[in-house]
Amino acid sequence: MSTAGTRQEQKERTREAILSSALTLAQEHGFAQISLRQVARHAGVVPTAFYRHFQSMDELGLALVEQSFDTLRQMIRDAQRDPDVFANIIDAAAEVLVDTVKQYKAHFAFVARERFGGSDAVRGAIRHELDLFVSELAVVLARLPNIERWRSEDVQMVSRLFVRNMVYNAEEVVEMPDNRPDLEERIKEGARRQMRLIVLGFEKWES
Amino acid sequence: MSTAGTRQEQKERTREAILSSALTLAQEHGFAQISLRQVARHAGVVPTAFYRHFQSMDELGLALVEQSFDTLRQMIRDAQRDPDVFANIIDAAAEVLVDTVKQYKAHFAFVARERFGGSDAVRGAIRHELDLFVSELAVVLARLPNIERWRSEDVQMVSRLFVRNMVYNAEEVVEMPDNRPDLEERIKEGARRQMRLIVLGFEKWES
DNA sequence: CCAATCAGTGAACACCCGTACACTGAAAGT
DNA sequence: ACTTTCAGTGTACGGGTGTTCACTGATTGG
Repeated sequence: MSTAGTRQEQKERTREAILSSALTLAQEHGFAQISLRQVARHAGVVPTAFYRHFQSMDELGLALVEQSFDTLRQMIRDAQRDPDVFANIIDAAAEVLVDTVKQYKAHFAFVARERFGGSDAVRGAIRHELDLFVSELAVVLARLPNIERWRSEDVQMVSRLFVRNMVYNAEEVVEMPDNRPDLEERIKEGARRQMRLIVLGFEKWES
Repeated sequence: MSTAGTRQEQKERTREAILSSALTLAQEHGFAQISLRQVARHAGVVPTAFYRHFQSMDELGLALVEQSFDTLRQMIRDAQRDPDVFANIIDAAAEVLVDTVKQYKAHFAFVARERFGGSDAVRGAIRHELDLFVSELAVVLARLPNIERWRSEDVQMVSRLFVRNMVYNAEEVVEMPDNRPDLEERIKEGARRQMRLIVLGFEKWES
């Protein structure tokens, strides 16, 4: 039997060193351009030890996709608990988005970059997770006043529109230099205005 | 003196072989992952000959950015000449977008990928060109009925919203498998609906 | 016709890559 | 106490990389 043997603990620690090393290095030049040896070196481990944890860089990439979308889902869960969200969905959403992306920059940068630049496997996984996310958001949107009676395809469409803009805004935050609260506020303000414009269209939408 | 000496002609032909080889190879795995030697090999030229045309892969990348945005600008110019555009801006825009992207897939794929995945130089160049493009579109939008009186920041904001969606729709066309007119129609329909929703918001927009 | 130019050649270099293999030594199981 | 397990080691390999250098030979211009 085993409770928390030092054995597995150490292995887990190394695994996480590899994951976070990969994430750090990927921030500089993109995950697709970093090598197994670079990751191992940064994690303080010999290249061959890498294989005790991942069969290939692709497998590492998939693990990072999973990790990244976990923080994305956490963001949504937190946002829904926030009482401000009911008072003013748009302002709260802009706030939460910018703050969370700033906090977990590496994860969002990873998704933004590898969404198009990564290997087939990584790209496919990200695409799939984003599609899931669109559907989840559609469920939330379907409960909003003006949208209740829409055809489900239209709800999906508007959900895609929101997710696209979320992705795009996240990209801007990721590219933003540190310590520039003015830029941060501009991005928030832009996000708010875009969402407001889209919501204005809701009332008059038909077919 | 020289008019069109066979000398320069041949050089130009090689240069274009290198450019188109790079574009072709980049479509498979992304420009950032292909090597100078691969490009030279595909162009039927020895690696060292590459340097007669470009100082580095980065310089090649910048040339491809230029080439790609030339076709993008051509798309806009053609669209403005099309009489249908005045009859129904939205349907025409969706049509032109999907058709042009399909025709120049390699260029749009290049921009979509390297917009985030490329080297600093390439990424910066694409970002700059896209910003220019947003401003150009804003000038066109500012002449539309409901928008005439808007503050210029709001016009820019809505222009960004359109360009973002254009980029995102282009990405979908690029990822679309060939010979799937059903998918193509779905993307067009989605683009039309999103644009219509946004335009609906125009009338009620204030501040 | 002859000298200069210069796009493209081919060999050589030092380097980094992924992976195979036999290994070590401490923790885990009995 | 002993054996087994297995995370991490160290060496070695074949192969792809960017860049250097001296070169060749057809086109060019006088």
